[in-house]
Amino acid sequence: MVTIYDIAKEANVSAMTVSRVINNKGRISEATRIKVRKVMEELGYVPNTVARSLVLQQTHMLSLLIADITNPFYTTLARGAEDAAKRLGYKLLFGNSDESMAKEKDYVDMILSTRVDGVLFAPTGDTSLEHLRLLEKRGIPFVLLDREVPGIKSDIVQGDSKEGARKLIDHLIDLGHTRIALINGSSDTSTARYRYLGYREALKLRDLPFDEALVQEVTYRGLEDEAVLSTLLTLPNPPTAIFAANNLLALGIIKILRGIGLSVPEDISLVCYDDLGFASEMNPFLTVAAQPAYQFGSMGMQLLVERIQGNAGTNPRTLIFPSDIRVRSSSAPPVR
Amino acid sequence: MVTIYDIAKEANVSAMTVSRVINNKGRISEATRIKVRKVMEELGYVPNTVARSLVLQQTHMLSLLIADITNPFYTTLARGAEDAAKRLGYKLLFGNSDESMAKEKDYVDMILSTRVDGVLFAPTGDTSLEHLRLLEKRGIPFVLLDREVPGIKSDIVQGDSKEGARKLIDHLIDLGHTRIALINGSSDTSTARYRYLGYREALKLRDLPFDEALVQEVTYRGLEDEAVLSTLLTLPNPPTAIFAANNLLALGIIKILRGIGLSVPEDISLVCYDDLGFASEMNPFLTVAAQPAYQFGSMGMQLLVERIQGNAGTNPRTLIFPSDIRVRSSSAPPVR
DNA sequence: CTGTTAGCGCTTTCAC
DNA sequence: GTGAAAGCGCTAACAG
Repeated sequence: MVTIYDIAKEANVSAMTVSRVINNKGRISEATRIKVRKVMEELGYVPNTVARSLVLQQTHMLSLLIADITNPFYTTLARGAEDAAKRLGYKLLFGNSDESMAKEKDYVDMILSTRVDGVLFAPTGDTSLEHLRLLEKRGIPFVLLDREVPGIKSDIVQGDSKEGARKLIDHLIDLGHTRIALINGSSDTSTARYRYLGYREALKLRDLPFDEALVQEVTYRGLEDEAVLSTLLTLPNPPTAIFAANNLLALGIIKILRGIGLSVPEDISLVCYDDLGFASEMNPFLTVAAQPAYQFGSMGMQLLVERIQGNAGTNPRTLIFPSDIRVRSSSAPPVR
Repeated sequence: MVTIYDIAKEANVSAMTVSRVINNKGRISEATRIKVRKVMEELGYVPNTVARSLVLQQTHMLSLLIADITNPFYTTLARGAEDAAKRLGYKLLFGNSDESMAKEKDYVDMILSTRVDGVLFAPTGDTSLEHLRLLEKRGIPFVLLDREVPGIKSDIVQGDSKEGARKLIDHLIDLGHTRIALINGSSDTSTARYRYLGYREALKLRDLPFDEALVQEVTYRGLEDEAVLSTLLTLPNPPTAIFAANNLLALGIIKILRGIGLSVPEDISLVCYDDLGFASEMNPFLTVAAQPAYQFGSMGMQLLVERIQGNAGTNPRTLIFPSDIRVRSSSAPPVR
């Protein structure tokens, strides 16, 4: 492996001069600059980022921790983050917590020892608090994505889940539904809490009663347990519509309903939070509250880099994106 | 930041002893081991991977370069790679070439200077050759994913595209189709060539004529230009079925057909290579040749790590996965 | 404009 | 069992 010393010797200059040429720092005569460049070329020199990181105490590497790499919301977000990172000159280390605190912890340990310059962090939930505290203790800047974590004050990019949920429910009420079930993510996540609040507010504003029996809490990873649904459907007064708190939940619900011979929207309406990426383009079916996932990633990255480079001021910044209600064919008037 | 010297001083030992405790190397008395561990704990020591990488000349970091992070084939592959990397104790640096040679080059430069230990490389096409040569020159091990590159002998994980295509076309012929169009990826990619060969072979084996006018070459990124389709559909003897060489192409075709008022499979049948991830689960619609994308990633990672650790022998290894034909509702008998 | 020195945090080698 | 010295490749600080 060729080092700056090899090229220094070959060009009859000191290593320092070579370093200066590489980094365009300080004054160098045009002659030596050219000579050094030529030798670098000839020897096929590639700077050793590791050595540079060690002395500079910064790696120019950032971490992106997402909760599920197969969920189109997160992959779109990841693409936004990746594009922005590249544009800003940073490399991206990738992590996938799978909505699991244990994996998230592993990943945080990795972040700590890898000495990344900052982290784009989509937390698993409120209990991510201790992981974030570790980052704080080490002085590693981070930006929260999608979910807020009580106790943490940091830059954050999130969606307006309460308002999005309210509008989605409002749409169902407009269609004539009065019995609307909510299948929610874990209440350990801020988004689940906001979506719940939006749900309740929508009912209240339209003078509809709230029925606790219509609310089920599961996890965002999806729905495997059909008991959750059958409990709902065997109620004396069953729901005519379901609000799934995210796309994966909606997917699970559709599969279970299909399994028991019910179809959407003929038998029951279904709406959910988050769009399905290109699945929606192929077959525009599900009525959703879509979030600008790409912007979550790219804006988050921008906030993070500003913070790292000291251009972010002292106060945490909050970016809240509205959700876009896309009415498609999975929601229809109730059937008796 | 606390270093091994800090903990050495605190524990009244040398830095070397601390290092040995950390790495469980050499003989250490149980007493000092415990003492050192305790101090490490108290001071919240985290090893500095950068320094370690510099002296060890290896980063324990691997690169994964994929062609499109929003394509479910690649995201599933990425998940497989990520899971395997984690299991094997490696970190994953992420890159997205977007099927663009320029971006791929940027990424290769990044790989070179970052000193990753190896690369999982899904090449853009045959012209990736020069990028791979750069890796070879630097002695960076890599495993090719999905596409082979003429001139490169390396470990590779790929699908049996020829056979998959043949079976897909065979299925259409079974349904009664005789005029089948192929909308293919760039012939700069090995998969496009194999799919073309499979297409031709299927026709030949069933004694159907080959018509060059039915074959169109575009790119795997998708289909925006509807001229490609209208050319096909205004033929004197238009196709009754289309074989799209990947999922994104199929998506584009569906959208364009919808735009001109044609539906699948009522007006025309459609099959494609690669499944759609969870879109297929939600709405099992497209007949596909599905590849085990997760295994592409996880097996590729395994081959790579074996190669890095010198457990791979000298000969390049080739893994070829069969494709799984999943017949769904997008293919039906032709209509007159 | 260019060079020398020291050091980033760690591990390898060789002593003791 | 443990430690001292040297060095991985680079750059900041200072000197000239």
